[in-house]
Amino acid sequence: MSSVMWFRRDLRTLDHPALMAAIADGPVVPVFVIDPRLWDSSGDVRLAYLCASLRSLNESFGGNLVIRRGDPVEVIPALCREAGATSVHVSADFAPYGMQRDAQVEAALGDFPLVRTGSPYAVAPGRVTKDDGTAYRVFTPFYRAWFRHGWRAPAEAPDPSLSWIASGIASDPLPEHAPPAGVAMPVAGESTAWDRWEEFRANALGDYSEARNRPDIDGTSFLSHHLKWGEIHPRSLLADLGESDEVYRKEICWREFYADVLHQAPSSVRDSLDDRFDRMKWADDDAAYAAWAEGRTGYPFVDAGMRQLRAEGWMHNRVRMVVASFLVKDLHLPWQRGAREFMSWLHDGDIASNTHGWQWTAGCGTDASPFYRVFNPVMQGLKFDPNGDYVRRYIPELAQLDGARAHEPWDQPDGYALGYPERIVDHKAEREVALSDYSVLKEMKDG
DNA sequence: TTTTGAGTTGTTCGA
DNA sequence: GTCGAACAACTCAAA
Repeated sequence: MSSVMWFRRDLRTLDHPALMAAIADGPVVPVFVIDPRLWDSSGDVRLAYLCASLRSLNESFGGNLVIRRGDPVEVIPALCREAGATSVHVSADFAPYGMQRDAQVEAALGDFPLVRTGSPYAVAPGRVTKDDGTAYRVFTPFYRAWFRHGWRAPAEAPDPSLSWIASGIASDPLPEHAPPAGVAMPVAGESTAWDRWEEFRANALGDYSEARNRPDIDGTSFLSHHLKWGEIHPRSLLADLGESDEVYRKEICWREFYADVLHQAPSSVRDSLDDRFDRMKWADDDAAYAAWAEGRTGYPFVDAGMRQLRAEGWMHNRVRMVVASFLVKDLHLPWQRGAREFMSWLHDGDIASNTHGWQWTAGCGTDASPFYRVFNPVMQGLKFDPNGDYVRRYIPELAQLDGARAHEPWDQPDGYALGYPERIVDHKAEREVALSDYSVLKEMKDG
């Protein structure tokens, strides 16, 4: 008798309730399924990271991680029969595709149970509701209710001996996927995640509330990719936080809030929560889009962000908001195009956080920002990158502009000496256009 | 049911 | 340069 532990977004061994449940069912066959429907639509950066994480997980299992390529609906039942397993264990998936896939696999398994234990969240989506049972749409009350609800203590660690791992099950080779040329990838894996967390707690957590907004310094936790792939669980982080770490706890809660929002409105992965936005007339300018995506809008803070995305597969959160605002409110392109661009480049690309981060910026999501809140890309740069270090790090054409001068090349006599592009739009004018576009929304009825 | 207070992340303008 | 008000009205949550 043995059990199958099907890993998806939980590539770790510690604080893993589903793994503990699998171990309780007998020798564990750890498996990762390369599902072409997810795999073939993921960006190269995310796949490269995933492959590295799988290598790390395989080492944790003494080389016994089983890899299978194919539709999980066929692969998982077949593996059960082959290994003589009596149950399949997973961490519950609450994203639209994952829920549908799991329901189909469950049906295909017939009498073998698909056991869901835990999830990628401290509080599973759907568990925090208002008194009338409906879902929250505003963050702050969600946060209060989420905190009141609380979460379990971290799960105990499995016995360090490897005797609970089934071996000798045939496996496809570990997948390999090279990142795009020149992309600097972070080191994947569970132990790296814990090292990073300890370093952040020791050195940066105390300054987090201020430093997190500064892309020119390392003020964030850099845990997003580890959380995305479940190399560390948010519950593990929460257990280490104290009273004074409210701001960081709220950031963890934002991730849970957006998972909850997507869970209760799966179509919002595509459609604006406020559907008036999808009935608005949006621009369709491929040249402007390309300039944005390739980091040559002529606005240094925006371009630095987009170039960081392509250089590192990651972008600082403050800058994500600024480039998103620029796409939607200065270029008048629909948020869905930007969300897709992000997902194709981010190594931490998470469908819920990405989708609803974009919807928030566009003003069509939860907690919609007032329509008149339009980020000024120059002012944001001056405020959060006061010495220009961030923009110069990613834009060599601005190397000759010292200090904050790098944010306003148009005001410098030598601003374009190294070939930096001129601004493709006038922010002040486009802001007015956005405000006028948005005022049209008021005339539209919900539908 | 009605009422009341509040809502991540901003910018501009005029004093 | 700094500061407060204005920028719309609406929806949400809870009393």
